Amino acid sequence: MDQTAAKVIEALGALAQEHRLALFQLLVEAGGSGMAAGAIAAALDVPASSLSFHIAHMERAGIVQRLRRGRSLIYSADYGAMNRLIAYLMENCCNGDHRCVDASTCSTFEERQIT
Amino acid sequence: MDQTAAKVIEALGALAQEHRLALFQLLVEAGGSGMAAGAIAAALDVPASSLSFHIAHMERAGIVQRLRRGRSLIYSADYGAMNRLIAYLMENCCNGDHRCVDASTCSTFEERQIT
DNA sequence: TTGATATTTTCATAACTATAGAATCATTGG
DNA sequence: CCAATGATTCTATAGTTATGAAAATATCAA
Repeated sequence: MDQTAAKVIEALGALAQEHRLALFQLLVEAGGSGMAAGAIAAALDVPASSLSFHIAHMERAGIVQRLRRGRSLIYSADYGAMNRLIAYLMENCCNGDHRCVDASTCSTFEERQIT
Repeated sequence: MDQTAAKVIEALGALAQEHRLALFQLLVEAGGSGMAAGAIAAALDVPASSLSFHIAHMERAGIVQRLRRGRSLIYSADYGAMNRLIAYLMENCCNGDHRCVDASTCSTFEERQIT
């Protein structure tokens, strides 16, 4: 297995869990300013130690970033990592075949970007 | 958790493993005619029972399909499932933010489709 | 039918992942 | 310095996933 595939597997695994997928979505909504660990735990209704376990998993996989502000650790989504993950899936798991990702998926998305 | 998220988690989990990611890529390369279980096991150098375990996982997740031809079971990639997975990631994990999936990811892909 | 072939299912085991309370560490305000 | 706050790490336990040999199932050809 090449190293790129290994990273992709880590990222997929990091998203393939109920709390972690919800957490990533939450961070995307929160945007660039991110969210403190405690606020995340409250929003997801998960004990602090469990949240810490899951978010460490995601950090290892490189899909979230953290920085400290005072006593709080602020987490935010790593958009670049998600970009690379989606690009990989498109190129390696779809083979450029329109049956996989059809035009509407991309064009709808591009329209939304322009707007 | 809504039912869509549950399906997405299943699909992500089905791809988040060395043999299974390689297997999906193999099926995409193989195209619409698919591949027999034995040929897949040989290509991936995995014992038949292990292959069967992994591919059953993928079938449960709805990312591969199978049909019987004589003694062989022919598996093929479900492009629609991959399309829906990618669309979900774009919409729910990127929030239409260009920092996530930038134009080049989509436009490169669309050029390749037209070619 | 019988034997060969293709594949799955069963089984035991090892490895990994999730959960959450308790202990610990880091930072700040008084 | 000390207490309070925000968060992680430790620990134990339960649950899930991966592995591969052996047994069972399905199909075909002679």
